[in-house]
Amino acid sequence: MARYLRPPNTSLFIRNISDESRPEDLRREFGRYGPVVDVYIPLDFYSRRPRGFAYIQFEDVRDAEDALHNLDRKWVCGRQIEIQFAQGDRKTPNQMKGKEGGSSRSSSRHDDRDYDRDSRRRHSRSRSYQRRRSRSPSYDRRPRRSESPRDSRGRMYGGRGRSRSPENDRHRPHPRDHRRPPPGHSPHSQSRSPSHSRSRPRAQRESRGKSRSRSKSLSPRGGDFHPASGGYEPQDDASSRMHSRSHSRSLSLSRSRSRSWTGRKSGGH
DNA sequence: GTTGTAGGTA
Repeated sequence: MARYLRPPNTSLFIRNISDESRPEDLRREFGRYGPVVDVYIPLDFYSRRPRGFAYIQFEDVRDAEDALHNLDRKWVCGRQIEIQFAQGDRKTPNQMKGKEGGSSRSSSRHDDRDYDRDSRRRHSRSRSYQRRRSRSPSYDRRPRRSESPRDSRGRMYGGRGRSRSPENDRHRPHPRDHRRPPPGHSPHSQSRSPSHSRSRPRAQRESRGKSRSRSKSLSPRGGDFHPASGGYEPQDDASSRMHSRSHSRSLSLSRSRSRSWTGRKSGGH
């Protein structure tokens, strides 16, 4: 087949590069092992931010090999880079356009190439960056039951790794056993944890100063009316009422903001 | 939009 005619892969795939890394930096580093044809650091198409990896194409595959063996796991720009041989060809714009359908990161990329799945699956999340930090001894006492393997649902790269059939969907946990209500379940999407929202008269009072400040900030007209200005102290009842109003206003404002979210960086120029 | 990634929207 024509496979033999295909030149060896002279491109290296470098990942975990620092955001500060610039193509010239990489070129300087990798160029020591041979002439570098091209250095490319993919950016997020929307945010234009570096995605943390780069491609470096050498003129000679031997140089690429040399660079790989010499620079792999080396610290560049404060990050330990990992180098692999690039697989496949660079993505064509045609394929890139397909990403418009989804978010920049959540977009699923289904490549027809086998290497994609295979290779990436191998890497998986085996990385031990999930170091267990003692957050609380109490948590450690949780009853450990046999972990079901399927419970460890790993988010696929494409974001859609779950191909569960409707039957499986019916096999949901007992509805009455809603031990953990999902966030946002409550119509009032309060960002504060509910436990703290519990009546805390003391803290509430103390935080009144802050609350006032916030209320002032949230006040649409910006009028600063001091409740204690006229020697009129809000009683618990009034405080509660005010709090309620504030809460309501906060919600309203929140919604308003949500709606009128600019969402655009509005380039300064 | 603040994550850790297989690519330039020729």
